[in-house]
Amino acid sequence: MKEKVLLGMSGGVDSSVSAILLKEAGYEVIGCTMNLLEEPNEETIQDAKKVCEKLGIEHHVLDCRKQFRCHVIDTFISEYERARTPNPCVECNQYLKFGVFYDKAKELGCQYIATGHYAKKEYSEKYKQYVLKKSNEEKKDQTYFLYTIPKEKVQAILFPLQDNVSKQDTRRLAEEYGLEIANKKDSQEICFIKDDDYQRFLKENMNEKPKKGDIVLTTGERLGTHNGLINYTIGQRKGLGISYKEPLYVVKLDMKHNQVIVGTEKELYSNQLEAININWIVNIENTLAEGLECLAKIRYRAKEAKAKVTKENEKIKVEFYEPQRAITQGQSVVFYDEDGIVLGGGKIR
RNA sequence: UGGGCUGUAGCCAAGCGGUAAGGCACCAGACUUUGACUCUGGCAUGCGCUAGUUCGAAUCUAGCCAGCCCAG
Repeated sequence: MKEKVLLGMSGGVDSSVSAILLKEAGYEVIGCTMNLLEEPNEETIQDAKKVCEKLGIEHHVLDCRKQFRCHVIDTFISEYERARTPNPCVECNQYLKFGVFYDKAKELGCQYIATGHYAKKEYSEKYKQYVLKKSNEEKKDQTYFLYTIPKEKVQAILFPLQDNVSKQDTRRLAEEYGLEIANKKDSQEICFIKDDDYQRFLKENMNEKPKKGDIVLTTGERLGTHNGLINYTIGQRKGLGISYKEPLYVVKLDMKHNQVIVGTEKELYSNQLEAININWIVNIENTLAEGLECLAKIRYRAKEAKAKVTKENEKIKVEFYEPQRAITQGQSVVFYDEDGIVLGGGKIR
């Protein structure tokens, strides 16, 4: 009896090649495309369907619009309303891909779910459990978005691309199999904002209209006017419309005074942060009392840095050995060990 | 009204007789499953205006205009 896998298929190269690899590995593969948007993207569904036909596997469409709206889009908006900078992909993985989708797999009697993420799942002798680990393809590694996966689900996840060397190899494989989507562009930007203009999206969907306010230097000097705090994030340089003898970056968003505080690059650095909504994938919570030494990553595509993590009630405190640039509320901090195993992570406050 | 100082791109600013540095902002592209950062490229036929000296002026001279400061 073949083992059954439910594979999330976006119609892109990565998930399509994943289907091939799973099938070759001897699994019974069921392709499933999640319909997340109110105005469904027919093209992605059709692309996925075509790939499945070609490979002779079943294909389902799973309607997730409601859950996506409530867990991803609404959260995205409300976080911005609180002057934080959310990362919708983190929520989407937590609630949709490893929530709704996982449940669907169980319902269909699948032992595994699979996605086209660049990440590894393996059994760790060190921790005596299944763990998530950084992809060999460091530049494409997506574990930063995956730290919210509940530890008991890790065992049931397959990342078919995990032994592939590179994105290039993935594309080459797609070509070898004659998949039309072999050269489809990588997805990027926020999937539910079709014109990529998140500021417009927020203006149209927020309860309150963004209010103009002052752009103020850390010294107190007023430099200009901003168009509403939602348009800014910590570390931002472009689009401030203010001139100064050196580059200025957003250092702080002050909701109370409705001010954007700007400062020089030096002022962006800080060596500690607090995080909430923690998820530990590896059982190391007992070591937190005396402080956990690990590597912490404060944003996607930032390099991880040595840090010490301690627990304070429901929060955790992270102290870095080297100051980090532009630590931003709403983004995630993800912890790794020296082997690239994901220990856990949380939301920066 | 006298005296002094200053006027170079949207902003800051170098240059001080040899044919307009640089930074900020802005624009375009690259990178990117978030927002950012970063990188690459673009951006003054002209230096407050007008005359003059000179082979040659943003640079020297004169007048004018504007702004700032000090005195009344």
